[in-house]
Amino acid sequence: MRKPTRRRHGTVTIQHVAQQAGVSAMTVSRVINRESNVRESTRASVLEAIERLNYSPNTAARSLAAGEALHLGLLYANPSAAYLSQFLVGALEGARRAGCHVVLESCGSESADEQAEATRRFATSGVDGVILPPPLSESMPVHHELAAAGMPVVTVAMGLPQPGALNVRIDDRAAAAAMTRHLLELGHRDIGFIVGHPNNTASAERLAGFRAALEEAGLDAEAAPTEQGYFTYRSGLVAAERLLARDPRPTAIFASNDDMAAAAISVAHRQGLDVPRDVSVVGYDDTAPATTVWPELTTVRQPVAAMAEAAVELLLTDLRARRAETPTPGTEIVLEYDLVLRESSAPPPRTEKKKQGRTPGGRVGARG
Amino acid sequence: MRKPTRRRHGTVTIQHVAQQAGVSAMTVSRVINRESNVRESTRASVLEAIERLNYSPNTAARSLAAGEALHLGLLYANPSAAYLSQFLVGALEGARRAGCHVVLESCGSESADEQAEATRRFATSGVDGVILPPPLSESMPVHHELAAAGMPVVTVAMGLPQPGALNVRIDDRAAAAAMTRHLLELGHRDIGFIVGHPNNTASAERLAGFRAALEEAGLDAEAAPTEQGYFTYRSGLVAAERLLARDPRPTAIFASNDDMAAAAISVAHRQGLDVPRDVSVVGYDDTAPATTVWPELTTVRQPVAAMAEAAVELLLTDLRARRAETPTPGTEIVLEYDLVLRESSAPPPRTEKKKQGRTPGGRVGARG
DNA sequence: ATTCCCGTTGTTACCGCTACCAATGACAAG
DNA sequence: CTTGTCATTGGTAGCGGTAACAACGGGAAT
Repeated sequence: MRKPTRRRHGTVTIQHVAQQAGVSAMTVSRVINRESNVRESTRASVLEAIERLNYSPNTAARSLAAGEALHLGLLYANPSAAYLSQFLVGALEGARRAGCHVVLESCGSESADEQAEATRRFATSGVDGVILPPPLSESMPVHHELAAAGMPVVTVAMGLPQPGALNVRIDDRAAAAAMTRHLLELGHRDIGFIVGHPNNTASAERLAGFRAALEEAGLDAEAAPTEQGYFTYRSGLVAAERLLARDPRPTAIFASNDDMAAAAISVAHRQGLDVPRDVSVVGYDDTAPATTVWPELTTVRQPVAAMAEAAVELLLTDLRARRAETPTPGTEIVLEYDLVLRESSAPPPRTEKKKQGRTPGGRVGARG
Repeated sequence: MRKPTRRRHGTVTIQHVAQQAGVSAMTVSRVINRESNVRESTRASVLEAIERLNYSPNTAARSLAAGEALHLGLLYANPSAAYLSQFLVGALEGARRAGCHVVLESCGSESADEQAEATRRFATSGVDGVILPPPLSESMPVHHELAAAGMPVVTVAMGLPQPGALNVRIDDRAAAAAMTRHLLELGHRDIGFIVGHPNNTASAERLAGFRAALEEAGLDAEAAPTEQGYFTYRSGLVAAERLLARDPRPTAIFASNDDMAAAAISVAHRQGLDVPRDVSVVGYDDTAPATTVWPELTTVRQPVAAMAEAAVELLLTDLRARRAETPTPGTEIVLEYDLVLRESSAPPPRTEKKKQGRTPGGRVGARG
């Protein structure tokens, strides 16, 4: 007579895999966790058994047995809900795959004290590591507080990460340069630039990419009209008004994010200018505003969800390495970006310069 | 010599609580899970021990032992990122507390076939129940598909849920009526209304509340100017243009969500009208657009995060009841709303009617 | 040949909690 | 007094993994 068991039928366990592969459960566990001391032939047969049985480990059992990291903190203070929700989609997918939990904490204000306070509260709430999306990735109070708590951290979208840190980003400089080249190819020679928040190193990278592309084309990058923005819609209004009041008026505006680009379109419309006939406007990020405004924005697509997923994996790898006391050096992951060509960019109004054909819309791959 | 143990120091387990309370671990487990067959005095002493030791159950162990539901599906097709991210914040918090996972799936298009396809894919991906935020809560293809798969479902923000279903909502009719009363108290008598998406039962509820408040004030609700909208910014532009072209021009516009209200403000500005001096504009939801536009919107705040959290709890309760074969009747949770008075509403421009003072900004509690 | 070492694999004992069933005692019915 | 029922409580055996250590076999060193 068989012993009674509570095992739910239909679930494949590590035991089944072990039997199928003709090894012990322990060996299967080693393969799953990518431990090095497994013979290559053994690993192969285990992987084949896993494949054949369509096995996936039970995350509850795994974390119970290993006493593993379960809670990843996500500290956010992002004014852009569109960015946050995309980010969450990726973070959740990564967490689900790894069988861990995401804990959200809002770090509302911009005041250093409140940021430190929120961070401390977070650090003591039992999370095992923290992911910092922009703009908090650049906040010194937050970093200090987390460092004091000895908390592992992964930053996302930091323009110039310090060496030895964990960071996920795209090549902002190259992306901004590529977008600038797009405008140059359309025939624009007088391009206004709205800079992002000055605390943000990615802002500087984007500006640098913009200038590099201008110089590459033989233009005077220093003379190009630039206005300071702060990534908000409101700041974009002010900056765009200043740019469009210049004489000569720029024929294109490159805003450092979509919110400010949307604001620039609004200002242009208010001044009776048609976009893109009279002035082209391009953005950065490819978040919701890019497609809710009219005309839809030509913009740089950041793979936000993929970046969040990569951040989760990176953090888990680091946590595992720490637990095994195998400290790894800082790692940086650089993902690829896309140039998304939509309706808001076109050749400049006809001047003495030669006219160029309109680039058709669509997505164009680019190196990242 | 003590047996070796892998127990991590510092963690309080159910054993400690049992010892502290002078009962067995099993009894503690019963108390935690709110089982009925525990003597009141025993329950009290266990609760006290839990309190004293600051015990919280290990979710991994719990779900491993119970073979419990682990993955809650969240199927979304929400055009508003602001709504989605708020919703996710609440859903995650609820899931974290319960020790389960949230799996996201986007149901991109509006085509019935694609919705059915996405739902089927979702239903077979191993989730144990599904949460449907608007607008999918009203999608018949999605409901059919989930019902066919025998999948437990909780809908959120359905205006008129069918009896026997699980639903979380606010009282849309009462909220819309309260907002309308606010405008009436400011002195408005000619209020234009932008209706939400016609597929959405909450839209009808809001319109009904609007009309009820008008009649309550002795006005002709049928004669009030209304325009159809679809919850999108674009549709708000069209509807607001029509409303503001009427003669006489309404002195206030009540849009069924914030996006359309923001569009109404934009249209007013383009026509040289000041908001709120020349025309008041109020919205619904209190999502991001409400505070990014200028002037900031007077609006109805839905407790989106709390609703998501409630949905998670409701779904888990239902799953537990199903597993125990104690089917519960459908439950509906109705949460409270707030009226948020900001800058976009003021008394109408002076007419033959008596002038009224400006209501100060701030949040005003309201019954839900 | 013996010893030692090391890479690879298996065995055992748990992780913290709950399903299942047995045990206990109180009380009503026979 | 015995028996049955019910409410309450405890003991045991897992859930599906992994840490720790033991076992094994083969080559290098002695």
